Amino acid sequence: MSSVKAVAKEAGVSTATVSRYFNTPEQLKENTRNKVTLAIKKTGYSMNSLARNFRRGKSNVIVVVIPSIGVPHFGDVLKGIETVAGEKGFSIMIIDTQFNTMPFDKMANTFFSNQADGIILLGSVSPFKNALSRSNSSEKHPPIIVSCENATPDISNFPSVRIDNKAASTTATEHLISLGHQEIAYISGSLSSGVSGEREAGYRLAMDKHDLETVEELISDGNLTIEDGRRITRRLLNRKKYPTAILCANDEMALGSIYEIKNSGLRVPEDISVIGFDNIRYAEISDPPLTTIAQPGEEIGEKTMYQLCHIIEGLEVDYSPTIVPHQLIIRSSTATPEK
Amino acid sequence: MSSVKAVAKEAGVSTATVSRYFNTPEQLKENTRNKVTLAIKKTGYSMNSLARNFRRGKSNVIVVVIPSIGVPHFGDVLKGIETVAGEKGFSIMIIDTQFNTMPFDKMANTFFSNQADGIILLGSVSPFKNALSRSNSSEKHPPIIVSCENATPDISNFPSVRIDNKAASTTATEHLISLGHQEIAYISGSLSSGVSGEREAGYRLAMDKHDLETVEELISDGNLTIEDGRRITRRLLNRKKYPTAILCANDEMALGSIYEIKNSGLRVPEDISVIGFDNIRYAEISDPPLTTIAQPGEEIGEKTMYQLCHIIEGLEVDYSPTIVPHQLIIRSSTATPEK
DNA sequence: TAAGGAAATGTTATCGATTTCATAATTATA
DNA sequence: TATAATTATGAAATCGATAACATTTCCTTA
Repeated sequence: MSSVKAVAKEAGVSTATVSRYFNTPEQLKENTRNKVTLAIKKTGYSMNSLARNFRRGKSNVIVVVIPSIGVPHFGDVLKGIETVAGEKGFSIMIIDTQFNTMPFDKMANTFFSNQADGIILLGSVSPFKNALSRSNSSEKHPPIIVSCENATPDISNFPSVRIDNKAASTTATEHLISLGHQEIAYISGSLSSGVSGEREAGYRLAMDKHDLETVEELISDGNLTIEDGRRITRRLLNRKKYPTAILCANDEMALGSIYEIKNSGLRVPEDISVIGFDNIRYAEISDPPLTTIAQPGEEIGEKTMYQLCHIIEGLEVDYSPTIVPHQLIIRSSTATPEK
Repeated sequence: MSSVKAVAKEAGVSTATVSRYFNTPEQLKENTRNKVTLAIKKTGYSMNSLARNFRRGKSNVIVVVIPSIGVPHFGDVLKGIETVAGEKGFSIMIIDTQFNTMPFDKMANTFFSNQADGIILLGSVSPFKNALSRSNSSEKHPPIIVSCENATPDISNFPSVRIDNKAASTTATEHLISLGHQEIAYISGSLSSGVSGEREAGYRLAMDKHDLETVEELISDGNLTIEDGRRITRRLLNRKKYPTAILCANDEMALGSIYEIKNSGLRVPEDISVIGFDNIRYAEISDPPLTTIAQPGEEIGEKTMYQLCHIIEGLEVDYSPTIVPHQLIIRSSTATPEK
């Protein structure tokens, strides 16, 4: 309730002085500072940040758009973002698109109304394409950075932090090939179009490179959930001849896959090898422990946020994507197939 | 850049009319509405919500304080909160205390500066006790609601939504007892003091009720992570006589526990039964599938948000805790111990 | 069709902190 | 000590949308 005005009156100074007390205390005489301190205590003043933000034209809020908070990998990235945001004095506002089922206009509004000083897009960018198409007129949106997602033509002008998805997928596939697998299925994550495309390309590249036939029926579109990993795996197992290895676009689908394989009486990895993506914390303790491609989630989050801060501060920025290293983690869900 | 003023000028109306266009369009004549629509398009206007929020004295933001976004159960609750928040036009700002390692004053600031129209506290309340102690003076904070946490004396004046943790824990323990277990270990989640205490009480109650001795060394403090479940389980297995069942305060610790038990050459459930809490989505596909107490996470989130909205709207509210039903889900990680 | 009432629109003060510009107080310099 | 150069403080404008209040326009009905 009490405002700078009340404090100023109580302290016998002007509102400008009270404002300086908070923003540039060093330019106040000690005596004045003390008076204000006392008045603040007396009046029980606490700043109205709505007013401050309005006047300053800055919200100190970073909006993070995420397909689902539930996905562990995004949780890691978020943690990295939060760490840096905290350092820099930003708060994080999360928009969970629930795998892109959220109405676009709601989101669009967030972009164009000064609500955020910056926007981080994780995973899928498709929601953005729509939202940003509004920006034809002179509407301005805050700086945007896209992470965990490969650039598509529409968004290639945003900076981005990610692994080399194509190379990572090739690595994973070649790991399987080197073990002797020839029929390798791929379950994609259709949501993140860019990533999914790259990973599929990496898979195909590896197959081609080793003169293996790519069977189109072995390539399926998943939605990154355990449930979908299970569903698609059941379908794969129903084929007269099932693949000897399954490459999944993320660990959750891989875990679902393993469950169904074991459930059908087959063994992992003896009958079918499974490999995932992300190295979530459940991968290590799964049975068998899951071979996967690790992404440095927290590092991605930190780098993303640092870069965004750079842009916000108006500093020179490199718009070419920042590629962080991935790593193949070999555990026990992959092996040479038993004939 | 362009403001209502610019739009008003372009449309040949007053700023008040432009404001009405957005807030009570039905009271404008169609003709006027059209003029404004056109002017908005022409000027590329988009509303400055910082100004609107300031003027209205409302931020339309709900702050959710959460021990860690990574915990799946909280993810479920969050989803419920988001659903309702979306309906009601609120945005969600998340403060991840990283298991209460976040500095208090930073948080406190959020509470007293009009940044949030309401606050939801999930799990541990300890951060709040400190933050709110500042409220001695006339500082006002927005409505607060506490969920997934049992009331402790300090916060008993906040409404809350949760399961009956004590009863749930008793149910879980009695399930084990009914299977013939006598040496039952309990791994608590010390973070959420209230919950943890209640669950421990429920465990002790069941033991007492069935004339079983409660061995203090079988009760340990965990921190709700997989890692801690593993660490404590390894310790339990090193005893000359290990327990035949382990009750964990959440599923993640339970999954870690199962991993270590199998890793040590023992079998689940033949040698040791394991039971968790929360029914996270990994519980169903674990090997063996995890017996657990299910909490209706999304429902908790929804009810929490609805109640908070009630309070914000100034409606009459029942301050006694809202108890939602829990459910024992029996899978295959529990069985009669083999002698 | 004039009067009364409702509906539509305009004028202007306002929210609270910051900031510019002006002025007073202090210190340094000659 | 007078004057210039700093430094500290105050007065008042400002950010952009909203809301209270005033006024005008449009209907309705006697």
